[in-house]
Amino acid sequence: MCPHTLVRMERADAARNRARILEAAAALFAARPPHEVTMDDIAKAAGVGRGTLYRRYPDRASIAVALLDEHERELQERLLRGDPPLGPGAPPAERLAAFYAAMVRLLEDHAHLVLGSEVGRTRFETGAYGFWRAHVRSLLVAAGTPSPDALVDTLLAPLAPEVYVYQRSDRGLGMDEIIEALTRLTRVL
Amino acid sequence: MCPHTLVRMERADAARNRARILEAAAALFAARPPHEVTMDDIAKAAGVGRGTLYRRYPDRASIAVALLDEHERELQERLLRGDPPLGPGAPPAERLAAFYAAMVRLLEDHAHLVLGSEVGRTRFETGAYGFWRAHVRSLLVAAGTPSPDALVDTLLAPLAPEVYVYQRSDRGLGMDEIIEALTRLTRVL
DNA sequence: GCTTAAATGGACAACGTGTCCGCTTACTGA
DNA sequence: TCAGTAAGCGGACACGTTGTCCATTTAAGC
Repeated sequence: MCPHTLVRMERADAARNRARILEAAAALFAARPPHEVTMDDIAKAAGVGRGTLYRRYPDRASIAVALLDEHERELQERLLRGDPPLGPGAPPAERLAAFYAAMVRLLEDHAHLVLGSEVGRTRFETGAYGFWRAHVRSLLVAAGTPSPDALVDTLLAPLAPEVYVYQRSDRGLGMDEIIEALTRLTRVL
Repeated sequence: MCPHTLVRMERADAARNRARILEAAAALFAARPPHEVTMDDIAKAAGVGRGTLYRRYPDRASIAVALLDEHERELQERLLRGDPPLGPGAPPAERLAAFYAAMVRLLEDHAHLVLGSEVGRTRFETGAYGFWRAHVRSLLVAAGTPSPDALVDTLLAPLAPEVYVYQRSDRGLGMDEIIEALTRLTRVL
């Protein structure tokens, strides 16, 4: 682009390789559990060397985060500026229910990504978690719920990918049943 | 014990080594994050060989589970036969609140164990999770809550060790605040 | 005591990780 | 158009962990 940009531009080959890595990783993660995919597998599939891979992504988790990023951004945008009940305008309880439903749809498509990639507490360190947290917290405050700080994480906990996958696969529950149960949680407001 | 027991008794040295392993593992897990403790560390600290360790415990997770087992059993006993509101007799909502409070106390002491030991979905495969699930489900049924199957896991999700540690450490919340937030969840019944 | 089968423990091979450094390639300014 | 330069590349390497295997030891039964 503009050669006079103050921030040094990313070199063309670097950009190409990043795209290749992300594409290859997405294919591999879709095919088998992320923790069974080695960094070497990804490098091989992307047609880049080991060092190139490590330069950008120090571990599997950071690759998974990068893959999730775009999908999460879209939902974040709708929460901020979309139509009610997801966006501003509807009563807090309805917005929370809409948020739950939207998150379930996100999980249905991408839970396998974040799952197993050395999750654990990693999930909370994602920028995305902070966003969901701030959003739900603002709904709690708007609803006048007392001491929202502890309740936020409590309400966000059922959206953990492990929980969702357990409900779907091991328990054989459908998306609708899960959404219904989550919607019931909005009574705490 | 009785030499005529049909089920072959565990040999004396085997029992001694199991005790050693559990004791050593508890000390190591208390000192640093479980995922930084190698199987070799445990074997060394317990004064047994690598093979001996693997014979009984195929991985770190199974050791952590064994360590948790006794503490969980005690709570399970109190849920089944203890005094109200934890045990039978009190209304479902109060029993659920009491269960939450008891679990928080358990987490406060032992969350570090299950945390990081290759958790993820492992948690659900524990026999203990099945027990908590059955207990809460029975409370939901007793309260006449419709379609309890999806709601159970939703209500159990905030008790995930990762969530608790995040609230305590990263968010700086106290046990009381967390218990209060969980108690609020009993409104969904 | 003697037999037998379980239990032990360390050596071993295979694997994944992360780093390092010589080589290559894309930008830049003349 | 063409060097000069710095960023980017990639494979070889060393390290640490894992899980298995089997010769040896040791407890229990007769």
